[in-house]
Amino acid sequence: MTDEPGLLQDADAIERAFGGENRNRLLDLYFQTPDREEVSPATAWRHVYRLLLWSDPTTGLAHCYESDKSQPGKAWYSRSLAFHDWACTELGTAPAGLAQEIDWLFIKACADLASAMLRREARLTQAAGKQRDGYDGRGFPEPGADPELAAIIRGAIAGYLVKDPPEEIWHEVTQKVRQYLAVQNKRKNLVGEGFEDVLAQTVRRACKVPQDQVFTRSLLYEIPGFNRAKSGGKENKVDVAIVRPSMRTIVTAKWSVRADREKQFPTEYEEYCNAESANQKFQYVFVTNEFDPARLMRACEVLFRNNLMFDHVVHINTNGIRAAYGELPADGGRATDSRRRVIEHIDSGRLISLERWLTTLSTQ
DNA sequence: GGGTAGCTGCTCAAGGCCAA
DNA sequence: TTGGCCTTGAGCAGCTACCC
Repeated sequence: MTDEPGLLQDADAIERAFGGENRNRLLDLYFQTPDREEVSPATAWRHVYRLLLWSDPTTGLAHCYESDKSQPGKAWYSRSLAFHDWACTELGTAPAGLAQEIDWLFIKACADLASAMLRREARLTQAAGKQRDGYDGRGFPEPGADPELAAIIRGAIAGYLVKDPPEEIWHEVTQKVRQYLAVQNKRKNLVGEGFEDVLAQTVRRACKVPQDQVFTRSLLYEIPGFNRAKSGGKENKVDVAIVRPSMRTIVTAKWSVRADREKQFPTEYEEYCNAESANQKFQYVFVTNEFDPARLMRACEVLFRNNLMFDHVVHINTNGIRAAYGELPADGGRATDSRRRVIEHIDSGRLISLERWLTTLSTQ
């Protein structure tokens, strides 16, 4: 710890390694790194993938679809292979080296988490020692001990061990395995709010939009030209909003979607329409990295009062979708049909890439 | 009485998982 | 393949207990 105010704030942020403050601290660090590729509409998608895309630990491939459906032998394994191949080519890395090229934000946040945990553990271990006073010598389980996991590991490597490691080593190994498994769940925060933060920074930097014109997770009435919602219910927050004299853009950003979550889009849009107070057009844009054809298709085609609800449906890179889907057979049934329709939406300009959307934003 | 730490409950987001 | 529920972990607000 230090007495310098700025560094004190950093230390506070790191205590919540996956929190918003630390995420934005890390993003500034990423973009300010010397020799970092310039952020432009054309390069923005590469920064998004370097920051957020990750390697699925069960397949070793870049994650583009749900893990259970991407296992070897299942339909999405071949698409994951194709997407991995495309991503390696575009990012200029070997297939075995992609995992080290991407996932920057998660890796850095984990490092911050580890340092924060070390500080906490020192404090908690001392407190736990006092709490266990009076139970010594009665065979109470040691905190964190996992004999079952240790037995599995011991069984797998027993033939290679010269002698059995002491209990404290097994304790350390099982703790590390459990931490590794637990930390994967924390990614959910990065592809949730972290995606919004990355998008906001990308818009600011690639389109040269001043910081005070890009909002993240703001209440609707805090955005110029919108009143409080009249529904009387809970106030919704807007993922990202870009407010410029020429156009206001409300962005709903979802790294991936599920059918049940799609239902909130029309409700939120209606709220935005009702709250609009400047009597001027605003754009409603959906930005995603979803690869599921049915979900992408619905986003492109969903109507609100007989008009397309989203002004733009944006994918981080539509060429990645093309690569994953590959060549489509002429008569492949319903599933192939939805993939074909997504490709048609890309061809017609209904589903556009992040590059194209940012280029449009730059000229507005 | 004021300040602070800790607890509880809530909301949100996304992947896992399973049934149709 | 699709739809939808479950799980997990994060932040935040409000409340309470405790300490000075």
